Order: sequence, then structure tokens, then C-alpha cells
Amino acid sequence: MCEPQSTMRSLVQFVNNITGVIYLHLMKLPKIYDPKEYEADIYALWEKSKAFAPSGKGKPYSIAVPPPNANGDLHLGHALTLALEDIAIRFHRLRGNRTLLIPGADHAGFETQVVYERRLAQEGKSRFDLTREELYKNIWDFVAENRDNFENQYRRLGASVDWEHYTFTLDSKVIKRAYKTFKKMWDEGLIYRGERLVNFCTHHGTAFADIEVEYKEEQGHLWYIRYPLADGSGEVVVATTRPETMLGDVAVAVHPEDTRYKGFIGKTAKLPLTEREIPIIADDFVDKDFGTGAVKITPAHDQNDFEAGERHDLPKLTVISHEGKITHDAPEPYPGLTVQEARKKVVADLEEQGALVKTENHTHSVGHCYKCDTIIQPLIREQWFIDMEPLAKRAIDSLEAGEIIFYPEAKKKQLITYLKQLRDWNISRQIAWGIPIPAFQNVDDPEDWIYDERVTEEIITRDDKTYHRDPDVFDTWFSSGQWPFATLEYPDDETNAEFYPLSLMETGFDILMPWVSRMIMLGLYVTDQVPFKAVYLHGLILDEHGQKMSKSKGNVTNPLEVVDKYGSDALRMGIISGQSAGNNQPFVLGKVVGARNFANKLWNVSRFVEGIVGENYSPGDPKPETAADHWILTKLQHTTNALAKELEQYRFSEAYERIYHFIWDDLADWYIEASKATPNTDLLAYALESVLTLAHPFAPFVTETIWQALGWREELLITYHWPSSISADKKAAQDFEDIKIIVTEVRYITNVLKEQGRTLYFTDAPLLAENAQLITRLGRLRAVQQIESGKGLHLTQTHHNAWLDIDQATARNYLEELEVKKASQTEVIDRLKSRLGNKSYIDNAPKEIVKQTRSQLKEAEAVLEGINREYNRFSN
RNA sequence: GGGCUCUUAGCUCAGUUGGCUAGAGCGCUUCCUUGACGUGGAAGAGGUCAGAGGUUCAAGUCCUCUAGAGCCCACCA
Repeated sequence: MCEPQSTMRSLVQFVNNITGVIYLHLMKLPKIYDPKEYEADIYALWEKSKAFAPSGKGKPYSIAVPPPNANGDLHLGHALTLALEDIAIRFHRLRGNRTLLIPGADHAGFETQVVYERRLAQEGKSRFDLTREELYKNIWDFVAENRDNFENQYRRLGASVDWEHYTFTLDSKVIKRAYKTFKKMWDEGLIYRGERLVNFCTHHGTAFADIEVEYKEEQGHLWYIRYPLADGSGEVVVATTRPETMLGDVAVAVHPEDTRYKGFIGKTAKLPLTEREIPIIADDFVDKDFGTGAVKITPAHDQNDFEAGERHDLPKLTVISHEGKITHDAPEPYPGLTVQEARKKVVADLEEQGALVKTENHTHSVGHCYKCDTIIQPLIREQWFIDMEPLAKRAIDSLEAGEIIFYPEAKKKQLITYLKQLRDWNISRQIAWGIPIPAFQNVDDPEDWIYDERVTEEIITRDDKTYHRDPDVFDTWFSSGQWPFATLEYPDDETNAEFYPLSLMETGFDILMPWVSRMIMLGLYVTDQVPFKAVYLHGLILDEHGQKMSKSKGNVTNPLEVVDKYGSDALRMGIISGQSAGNNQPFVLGKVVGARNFANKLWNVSRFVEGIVGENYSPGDPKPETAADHWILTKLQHTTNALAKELEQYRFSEAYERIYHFIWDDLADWYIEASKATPNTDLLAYALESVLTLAHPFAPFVTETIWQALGWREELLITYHWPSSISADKKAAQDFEDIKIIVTEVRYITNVLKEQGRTLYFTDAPLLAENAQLITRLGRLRAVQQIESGKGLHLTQTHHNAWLDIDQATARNYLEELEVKKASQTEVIDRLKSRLGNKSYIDNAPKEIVKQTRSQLKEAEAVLEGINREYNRFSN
């Protein structure tokens, strides 16, 4: 056995001398493939050879990797994304496409700032101890610490990304792109600054987009509160889940057709706990059947109420601050209390005053911050909004016109449904870690906002007026939503135009709404084209028992640990096997183990072939001679075509299974076994090169390692070409199928009767005569011989007259088997007969199908005849 | 309230436009150290495709309903 150390050295030497000599041979390597020995060197070899850069004259094929958070470690979801994308890229590269896989990393504004704040907290500091500039710089350094780590993780996963195109979402090209788009929207009136209700996290001190709020069903209460009419003529009872907001009430609304309240409309109610009087208005948004049919209106703290307030021109009285405390606009003694405290006190005070009618249990859904779980407060705040209607409409039209293919298709419908009810997008965030919004406000005229890119300055002057920079940054999705073209610097620069639109966008379905939808809208808006031709959405990766992976459950699998233990190829194949678009999938280690074994199988197939062709082999002209040769070529051709078709349609799992079974079942178990009888050197080599190529997208490391160790060609496998076919004789290939049937039956019989090592006799069968040696070997027989006549146990699955030299007494034990076979065969025949006896089947089914049924019947009858003949021989 | 998905062998899952005598991996049973591989080889067992209707010559595949599991969206005071 070869020393691992020297193996390693050889490959390193190879890396350093790409056009040089091969220093190692497979047969001198260990019997077991050890990925750790080769993976890093192989990746380095690819990088050094610039194999990832687009090359050739084929059609462009491009993918941009969804940028993972720059400060985090890759998880299994990333491993899946990279696996699927890299398979698609490597496949197209081998097919001669100009391929480009763009790597990147996301600054993940809010996410990253939260992580950094946690670190600050450990040092006993808070972000408010730092200026925005300091905070930005510190986080920049913090993220930079992890950058190498992160890039190396891509390498370990074997992603053939073009590092020349590496993009960070805070790179100047991305910022420039974001500004340009913002400016275009600004000029076209799509950007507006509005005092709107925003989803505000009082803990993190920033607003969120609607899509970022996490709603949860919660057990709460419904409080019924009595508001007496100002004229003393009665009272109106309102129901609310948030009694503290009554401090900010500016009206009570009832449904205009609600007979109970007909006389109330236009009157005034006294607001308990305050000195204020508020009008009773009519609005048909009120649900007559909910609560009392009368609803308190708090425009500053409720979306519905805000809209009602706009309709009725009501004031917006803010009683909850950005810190989540009651403001001084509320009467004493409430200011300064937290929302929770105020709720308690308000309820207690109302009860004391006799204004509380009753309290009911009530389940409703409450918005939470997805990071810290704080209840989101709807608060009024001036923010930048994008008018989404024209963008959404364009996207809907494009989707309905089928300009993007979705895998799975159902997700498209979901996306259209989402786009149809989309509201304006709040793109301002009150954090430091992000792209500053290039807008400045006139210090003397708050209404005067200008667009200006001098964001490094806090104060600027223009036209003798002084402007102050908006301290906010863009929502991360605003810039990452432009990823497909920002990474390519398209359309500003035509250099990479050929790669746009991208061929594929592969990502998790959980970001269909926040990310994919925005890429489509912004892509159409900026480039006038869809940003990608296809979307493939994978589901969540769950643990082995179908549970969501989470740190708190302790069931998280680290992909790099799996790579360490089983190899990068094994992780890749294990994670895509049995995977289908749009469905969640458990991570099953068994599949990784199976894939590891497959890599090892490939390794040993190669060792065998090298042993046959010898160490200094160079590929010759493969010519099929035996039936097995013709058969494997036919199979290879079929596999090659089918695999290409499946990969073109992104049927990854099926494609993997196909190459797996071709290599394992057809090549290793049949062809190589047959080769041991009559080896065809050049054809074995050709078959090996072909399967290494076909398997390369799925198992890049082991295939390239073998390729390099074989050293038959100067090219790298990664940039080699997809196999072209060699013509084979169909009749000869069919002969091998017949041999397989004979061998399989021989094995079955000898297994059942425990009679290995018998002789197979036959009369007048050239196929058996010509392949006697092969059948002897494969069937584990003593011999295959032609004679005039004789006694024994006859084969029933072939039309050749052949029998095993098994004595009558032993052979009788096989009767039972024959009976079972007879019964099942009869069943098959009955089914086929009744189908063919059905007139409407003959009339309606396609001719080919009917023809197929006829030949199936004919075959089945022949087999049954054989079984019957043999059965009768024994029962007589 | 609206929309979507899933239910196929003991386990985890595949199954393009309906043509199947329903597949894979793992697990299970029996046998085999044949000079590529025991991370191997050979032969097996195991499912009325959740249930009920319907369309069709033909349904795991299309339609309707029922039951169970799950996801997404929404202005549920």
C-alpha cells in the first residue's frame, strides 16, 4: 500500500506542474478512496488552471449564487444550493457552454448588525455608544475577519465559482447600482417619503418591511370599554385587544348600515381617562359582527385605523414612542410607562371608573421581530417608500406570459397571488450597517428633499442651501434584489451582457417572496428583461426525523463535518439524492454513506481498468467486438442522452440515480465482470473516461482525482467534453441481454438449490456456444457444453434449449418455484389478453402501445410454455 | 379569510406531458474471501400508491369530496 504522504506530495507536484508528468498510479493507491488526501489539491489545480472562468464558444450559461451572510458559516441549505448549482454549471461546462457561476456574500444589514451588537453586549457596550461611522467601520472589520473562512467553505464544497466575479453586497458596483436604481425611481416619481405606519421593533430601534414581520397566534383578551356620549344621551361600547392604545383614540367608528348605531353617527363620545371628546364616525370597513360593532380609532398605532383616519381626515395622535413607552401626548399618569405596564394600568383604571364592561379571552395573531421576538409596534414614522404597483404589475404580466420557468410550477401561482396584494415597500432602515440612502433634507425646509450621492458627508450645500443627510440605510433586499445584474455590472457595462439574464436562480423557497419577487420586479424595471430564465426552489433541510434544524434543539448538522468524514462528493450526492423541487427534505446520513460508497466504487472500477490497460496507456480507438462491448456502448449512449435531458430539465435526483446505476449495475456488475473473460482494452478505457465525465458534475473531486492519476490526457476533466457516442450493433447488444437472462436464471436456480458449480448443457445454440466461457464465469458454473441430448433442470426464461446437470431428486425441490412462477406468469398473460380483447383499447390506444402489448403477450406466452414444459416433465 | 403542498415498501424518499407486471437507498433474509472494491459480490422477501367517488380503452399520475400532516399570505379591532 502506498504511503498517503507521498500521494499527497505527488498531487501537489502535479498542481505545480500542470503540463507535466503524472507521478502516481491508481493501482499503487489504497483500495479505499480517501477524499481528504486529494480534495484540496484538486480544487487548487482547478483554480490554478483557471478552469472556472467562462471559456469556449458555446452558448452562455450563468448562475449567481444567492449570497450567504458574509459573517456566518455555511449550513446545509447552502451546501444544497451550491451542489445543485455546481452540478448544473459543471454539466453545461462539459457540454461546451460558456459557463459562469458567480460567488458572493451578503452584508445582511440587520442580521449582521444584530450579531455584532451581541458581541458589543458581551463587552458591556451598546451600539448607541458609537457613532454611525464607528459602528459601520467596526462591523466591516468584524465581517472581514470571517471572510477567508467563508471563501474556503465554498472551496471545500467544490463549487466551481469564478472568483474573478466575486461580489460583496457592499462593493462599490453594488452601491452604484442601488443608487442608480433609486435615482431612476426618484426621477420617475416612484419614490416617496411618507409619514406612514411602519413595523417598528422597539428593541432594535428599526423599522421592517411587511414581509419581515413574523406573526404568531397568541392567547390574548378582548376588553369591552364603555365610552359615554358627550351629550349624556347614552354610551357606546368598543372592543379592543390593545386597551392602552385608547389613549391615542381620535374617533369611534361604526358601520353606516348598523341599525344599532344609526343615531350615534355625528355625535361625540367622552374618552375615559382623558379630557378629550372624540367623534363617532361611519365607515364600512367596520365588521358589524365583531365585538360590539363599534371600533375605537387609533390612527397612530393601527394599520386599519390609519387608513380610516386618512379617509376621515382625523389627527394622528402618537402615544407610544420608538422606545416602546407611553409618550407625553398621553395624559398623566401614563407617560413613561411601557406598553405592558400601561395596559395593566389602563385596564385597572377603567375598571375602577366602571368603564370596563367585560373581558373575554381572544386568540389573535401578533407581529413579532423575527430576531428578538419583541412585539412589533405599528408606529408613525417618516420613511422612504417605493410605489410598488407599477413594478408588481409588470412582474405579474411577465410571469403570466411564462417568461420564467418555475420548478416547481406551483410556486409561480403563489408568487402572482402575493404580487397582486403587494403594498408599498418601506426601504429605510434605522441601522448603520448598510448602504446609506442618498437623500438629504433642507435644514430650513423639511419638505425639501434632494437626491445626492455625497453620503460620506453629513451636511452638504447645494444652491446656497444647507442639507442634512438622511441617517437611514437601505433595506438589504433593495440592493440584493438587484443581484442578478449588479454582479454583472449590467446594463451599465456591456462586458458581461452575454450572461444576462441568468440561466437559473436556485434558492430556498422561504425567500420566494422577499427576494425572488424583488429580483423579478427590479430586474424588469432596470433591465427591461426578466433577471433569470428559470427559478428552482428547494425546500428546507430538516433533520433525520423531519424536525426543523435549530441550535436550541441541538440537531444541526454542519456540512463541513460531513465533508471531513465522508468527502465533499459524498455530501453533494447524498444531499441531492431523493431531493425534489419545492419539498422539504430530511438530511439522511445514510444517503451520504451510500454516496461515499459510490465514490469508492468509481475509484475501484478505475483501479481495475488501469490494471487491465497498464500504467503507460494512452487512449486508442475503441472498437466493439463482443456482445458485451456492443451492449455497454448501447447502454452508455442511452445513459448519456437521458442524463443530459434530465439535467437540462433540472431533474437532479433522477439524473444522479441514473449515473449511479449505470456505473454500478451495468458497468461494474456486468460489463467489467464480462471483461474478465474477454477484455477489450480500448473499450474499457473509453467506457471509463465516459463515465468519469458523466459522473463529474455529481462527484467532481473523485472523478478529477482519478482522471489526473490515470494521466491519459493533458486536459483537465472539468473542462473536458461530454462524451460523443460510438455506434454499436443492436443485435449484438440484444445477444448480451439474452446472456444476462440465462446467467440470471442459472444463478437463481443454483442459489435456491444450493448447487453452484454445475454444468450447463445445451443443444444447437450458437449464442451459448460462442459465449460459453463468459456464461461459465458469470454463472459460476463448471462449464457450458453442447451435447446431443441429456437430462437435468431446464431453463425456462430463455428460448434456448439448455439445462443444468442437476439430478432429478434435487431438481424436484425446484417444483415449488416453478409453480409460483407459473401462477404469476399466468396472471400476467390473463391481464395482457383481456387488454387486447378489449375493442376500445385496440381502437383508442396509440398503435405503438398496442404493438408493445402484443409483443409482451408473445414473450410471456413463450416463457409460460417453457415453465409448463419443465413442470410437466417433473410431475409425470 | 385567501392561496399552496404533502400522504407511495420497516425507515427516508423518487416517480416529465396518464400506458407499470409501481422504483431507489438504507434496513431485513440466505449464500459467497472469484486476483477493482466486504465502503464488496450473488439471490430474495416486502406496497390493494391515505380513503371514497368520477373522467378514460387505460389513473400513483387528471377532476371532486373526505381524513390527516405542514407551509405561505392577509388591514382577525
